[in-house]
Amino acid sequence: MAEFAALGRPRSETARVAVLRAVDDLLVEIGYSAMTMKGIAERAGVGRQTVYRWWPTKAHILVEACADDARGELAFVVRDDPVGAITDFLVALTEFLTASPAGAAYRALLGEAQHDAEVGRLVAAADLLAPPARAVLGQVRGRLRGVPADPFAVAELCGPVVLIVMTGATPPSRLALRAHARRLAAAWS
Amino acid sequence: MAEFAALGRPRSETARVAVLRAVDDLLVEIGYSAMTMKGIAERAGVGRQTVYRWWPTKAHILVEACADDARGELAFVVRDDPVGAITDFLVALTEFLTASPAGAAYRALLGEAQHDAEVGRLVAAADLLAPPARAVLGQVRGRLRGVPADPFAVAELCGPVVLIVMTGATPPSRLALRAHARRLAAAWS
Amino acid sequence: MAEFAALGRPRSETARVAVLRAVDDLLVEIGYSAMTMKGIAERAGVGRQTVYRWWPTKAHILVEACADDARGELAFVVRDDPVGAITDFLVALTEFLTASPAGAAYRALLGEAQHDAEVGRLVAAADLLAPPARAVLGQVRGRLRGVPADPFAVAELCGPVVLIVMTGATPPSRLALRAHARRLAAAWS
Amino acid sequence: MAEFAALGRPRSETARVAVLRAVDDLLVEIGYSAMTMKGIAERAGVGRQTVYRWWPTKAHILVEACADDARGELAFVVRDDPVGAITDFLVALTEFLTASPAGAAYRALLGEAQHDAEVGRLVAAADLLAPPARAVLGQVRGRLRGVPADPFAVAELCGPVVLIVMTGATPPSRLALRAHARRLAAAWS
DNA sequence: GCTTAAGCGAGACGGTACGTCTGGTCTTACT
DNA sequence: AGTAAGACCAGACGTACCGTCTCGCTTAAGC
Repeated sequence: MAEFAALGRPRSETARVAVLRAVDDLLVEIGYSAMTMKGIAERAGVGRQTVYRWWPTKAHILVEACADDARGELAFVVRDDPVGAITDFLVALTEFLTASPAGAAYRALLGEAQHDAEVGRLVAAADLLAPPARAVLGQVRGRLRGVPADPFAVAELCGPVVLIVMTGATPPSRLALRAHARRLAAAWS
Repeated sequence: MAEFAALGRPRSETARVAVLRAVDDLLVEIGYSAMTMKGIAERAGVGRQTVYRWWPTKAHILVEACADDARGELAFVVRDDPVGAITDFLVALTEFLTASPAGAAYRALLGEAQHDAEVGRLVAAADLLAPPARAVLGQVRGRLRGVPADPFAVAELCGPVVLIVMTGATPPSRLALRAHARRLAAAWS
Repeated sequence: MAEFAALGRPRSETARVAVLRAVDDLLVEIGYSAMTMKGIAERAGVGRQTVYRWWPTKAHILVEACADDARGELAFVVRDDPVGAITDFLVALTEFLTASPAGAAYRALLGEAQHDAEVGRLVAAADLLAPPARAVLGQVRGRLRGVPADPFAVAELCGPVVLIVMTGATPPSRLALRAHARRLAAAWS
Repeated sequence: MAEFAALGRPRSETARVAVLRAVDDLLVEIGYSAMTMKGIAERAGVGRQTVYRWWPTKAHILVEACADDARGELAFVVRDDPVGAITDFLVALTEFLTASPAGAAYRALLGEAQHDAEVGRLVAAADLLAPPARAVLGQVRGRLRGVPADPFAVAELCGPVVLIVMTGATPPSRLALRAHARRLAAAWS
């Protein structure tokens, strides 16, 4: 089966990786709003046009840069105890949002989504939070019969922690998260 | 009782109101990120320096412009039934976040807070969500003995709705919110 | 015999002197173009409006500030020898233009006159160079019968030195000026 | 023979010419002091940065814009008669300073040089007046043995006319200039 | 081995917002 | 009515980034 002929010089993998790497670094070093397309290109040692050719905005680069990391960091381990499983996930989520570069990227993107509907769609499509959350919910659903249907299931699980982190409060301790997990289990039993 | 002598020309109330009004309008018309200090000044018919004299960033103006509105729109009516009270609040919150100009401002500010720590502090200080939420929680606490302490009480109440709205999902119906309220009541009983 | 009654508060001599003084200082310290009405007012410890009330531009202040000084520094001593008299005047003129604050003011004003016709008229009206020059020419006219009529007399006397100084060449020595004076005397004999 | 590789997009000749042209026009239309870098860029249909990239101040643009014109307008024709040659040059100089756009530029630059030493050096380096003057002096030196050495030769030739023009007096007639030329010839014979 | 075609780094282009500065004007209370 | 203070509207300053463009060069595939 014939592929489309690849005319001209093929895309440089070196450049692609350098840009993603530069975005990761810059996000940590100077923050989302101080990050510019110009700065990214320079940091990556790449022409400006090369960045614009493959990504229309810094949000798009950021999504590509952090999607894999995000999913990895929220992966969960099987746990027999529902409250324990929920607690583990919430701790991982808190850690992710407050301490991980990928989490910082996610917060920045969710923030930008409030300013720019296009970024909103992008973040919604990337769907970084829901899959890991649904994995936990699926595991728990055997023991807890009242787990709600999808929009609310994920929201009830993640929403409180996300709100706490985004409003800048001190991140909750494992103890507090365990108590929260117990209340969720009660609500869903 | 002696007042401090007012040296020089006093601040123009006209200019102050014109700027707040312009920010309100522009947020609705062109959105947060397209809004510029230059544009605000021009729309308000005010010198650029006058804007900078009183507010360092557009986020500061927005906080001043929407704080009062926000509090008003989330004010709640006393309700005997806990689930009903929670439902009413959640409906008002959803309405606020998705349909009101002040809510749009709040979302923009919460978004900007993820990019700029200074704005984060500002939004935290303005504390727009917590007081109305605490009012509901206070009323409900008589019937429900398990309402948690403060960081989580507000977060469990508002977090799921805020997350749903911020991720761009279709806003929940009153029915879905009532079911969510019932689960909250169960968790807190 | 009755004067017109001076209604209201009389003009503050303190303020007037402070402004003139400030202009003198600032010209030396930061130069003409860096000098602003705002800066003058602040340096003089005077309200901005007070400056604008009495002088429309910094050029007007400068003329008032340096006119007396200028005339003083170019005053000449009677001298029997025509070449000596001319030489003395040219040395004084060179000194004035290159080393004196009043001379710096004169150069700045003559410069500004090339940009702004209103300042041109002002400088022409102040007529700082011509009277001292005419004094020398008057004294010399007894011995030299060919001294030309007015526009050219002053111009031939002062023009070469002024041009040399304004084009930034190294100021001429007394010897060179004496030779120049001898040529002038030859031309006018 | 290898040239240096031209990295990046080459400078736009169109933009360069448009700016020089805009400066020429604006000087005539609104004068030196009303001319702004912003206005020049807009008039030239050029980005502001493009102007700043190649010229630090409007004085630098003006020098580049008028240097060639200036030299052309002061070019002289060979003349056997020394007084006639000097007269011709003085008439051309007067014409240049009072009626030509390039002359207006020269006056503005000489004026600005009194405010800003950097512009002073620039104007001195451009050296617009001296070469044509020296051409005349060279021609005349055969007949007149007393023509002085360089700083004064040019100054005695041009200074009186320049001073008359810069102080805003009515420009001298050809008759007056011829008389002045005769006195110069006498001084230098 | 030559042609064709697209990607590459570099950097200038026309725009425009930034935050600061000054220009002039005005509005206070005080003298 | 003049004064110092200082806010007002207006707009230029020089810088930074936007997204586009034009260079010469590189790197492939197809002839």
